[in-house]
Amino acid sequence: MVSRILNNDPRLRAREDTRDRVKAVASQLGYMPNHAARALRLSHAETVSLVVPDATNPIFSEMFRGVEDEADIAGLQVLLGQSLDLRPDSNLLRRLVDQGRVDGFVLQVSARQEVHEAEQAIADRVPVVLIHARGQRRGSVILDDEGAAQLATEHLLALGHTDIAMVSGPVPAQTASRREKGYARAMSEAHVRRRPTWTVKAGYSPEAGRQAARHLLSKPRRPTAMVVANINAALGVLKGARESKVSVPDELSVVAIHDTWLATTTFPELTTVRMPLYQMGREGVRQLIARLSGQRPEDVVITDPPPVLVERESTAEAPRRR
Amino acid sequence: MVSRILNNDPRLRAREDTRDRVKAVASQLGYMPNHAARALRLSHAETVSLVVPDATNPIFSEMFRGVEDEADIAGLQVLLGQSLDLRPDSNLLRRLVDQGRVDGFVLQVSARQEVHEAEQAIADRVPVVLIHARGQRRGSVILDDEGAAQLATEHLLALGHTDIAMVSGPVPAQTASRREKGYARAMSEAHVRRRPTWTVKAGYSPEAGRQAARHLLSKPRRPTAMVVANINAALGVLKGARESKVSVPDELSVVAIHDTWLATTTFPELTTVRMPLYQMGREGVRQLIARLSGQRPEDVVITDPPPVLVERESTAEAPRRR
DNA sequence: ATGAAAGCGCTAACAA
DNA sequence: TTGTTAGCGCTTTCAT
Repeated sequence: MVSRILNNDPRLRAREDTRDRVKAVASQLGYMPNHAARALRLSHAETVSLVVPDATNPIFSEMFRGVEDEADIAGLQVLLGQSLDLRPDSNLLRRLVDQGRVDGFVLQVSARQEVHEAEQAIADRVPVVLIHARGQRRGSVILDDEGAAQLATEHLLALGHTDIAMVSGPVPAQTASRREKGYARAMSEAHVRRRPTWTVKAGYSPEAGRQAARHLLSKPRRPTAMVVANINAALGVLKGARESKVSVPDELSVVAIHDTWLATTTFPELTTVRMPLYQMGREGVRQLIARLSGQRPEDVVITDPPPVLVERESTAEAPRRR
Repeated sequence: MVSRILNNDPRLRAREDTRDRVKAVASQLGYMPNHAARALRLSHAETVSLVVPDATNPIFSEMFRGVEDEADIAGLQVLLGQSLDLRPDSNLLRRLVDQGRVDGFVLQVSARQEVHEAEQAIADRVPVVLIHARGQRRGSVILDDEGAAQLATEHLLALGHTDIAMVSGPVPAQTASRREKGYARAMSEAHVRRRPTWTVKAGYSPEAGRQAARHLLSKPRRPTAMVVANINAALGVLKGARESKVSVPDELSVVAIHDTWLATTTFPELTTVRMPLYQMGREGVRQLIARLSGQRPEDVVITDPPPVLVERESTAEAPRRR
């Protein structure tokens, strides 16, 4: 009775003054429902888990906030897990489910395979919403990676560049192939020839970016611009360029996808494409909640707001042809 | 009975074969105790909360791992909170306590004041262990900041520098004053005169570091080396130096405290002092658990392992006197 | 329209 | 040494 009033049960018929009286007393007593008792009675944990490869990657910052905000609205707790910490043998995720500690997952798989196994193990027990990747027959939310890469490439094209390389992600990453597609699209729409050897599968780490840059800059014919699929890799590209004695942006323009605080710490500051990571986090939880109440999995693409170019110092007009 | 066997209650006398039988059946059934029921019965959440100013600061990475590892051993869940997200009016922390969702906090206060209020509100309801700062009459764990700064300074001294500046932290940060002390100690032990204007209170952000560097490098008499109290600020110092057309390490050596993956992404790579952040995280939880079982607050300094100098490319021998 | 009571899964106290 | 049971605080069904 009291419980239903406090939880604003719409199906309950109660006199207005009773409602008020109950609520008044409750707030006077500073009443707060005990979480464990609720969880036990309702047999759900009111907790969701966000699992990302590395929680301290600034790219996750915004997404994490989105997840937290949306969860907070629904009165859900969020447990942060790092998938890189998951040993193949440690079925941490499974244990969480078995103990009834979490109701579902928002999961970003890393390039490593192990997580997929963990995912398998939990997927038929509780709902899982995939982030940054489509799965088979489960919910997912991804960004407009293709549009972002296209935007980045068009920016370089507009500056007069035609010798544009792409430093892409690792092979298993779906984001990588979508971003490659956006790059390719922009190039062909501008009728600019694309050299196959100028698209290099690197990785999303500074070291991978550095090696890719050095590789591309060691060729007899150098690109004058690079679209880098990930800002952390771009940090490495900047470094590789410097080591190759190539000046950014005078001799080489660099645009990266994702905009974090690191973009303004470099010299020159990085031109980037900002992605709606916050919204992705919110949508992930929203969808998980929907699944929890019985709805079917959806695959959504966040298009609002769209990717936006943040012009800084690492891009400039194409150098004159020698 | 069964419960006590599974929880390995040492005070229980039971026949060996009964124990085995119970355990065998339990594992065969894949039995896992329900978390909510335990929490309700035991009236504690088996959850601790780690609150840091900004969870995506790489400096917290290791500490977070330490917290997770120690919590995992004790079967505790960890809830990550960001104190920067805490609006003064939002008593999120308080709500967590009122709902019985967390048993205690490992709390790193930011320079901002608000958190202290939040802290006040929760401190007499559940135990709080402070990180990076001493509090009055509550547990705390800090690092050997003085030793770290001294080590950094001695490294510069050993390279022949005498014109050494200190880019310190914001005034309210206890870490800042401890690090200043270490710098001062190294200087006076080496009988090197310390200019008061060369110790500048900046902040732990790249922008603060950049401004401090530009300020110091705009003086008629420039330092040839800087001890930077925080690696993120050091990112800005590197940038400020470049903007001031001062070459690192040829004209200016830079050492920073804390060693994160960012240290190798810069050009030149940063020489740093690595701090035992992982151990600090573990100790924080260990102490919180002790408090939960009734022990009194302690103030501990992590000295094992000690701070260690990681020499990279941003420090070099002092330039010859003009 | 409101009050009473059962029961979620566990642990600890008590009986046998 | 082992089995039985009350009760943690909540929600929800069933009486009133």
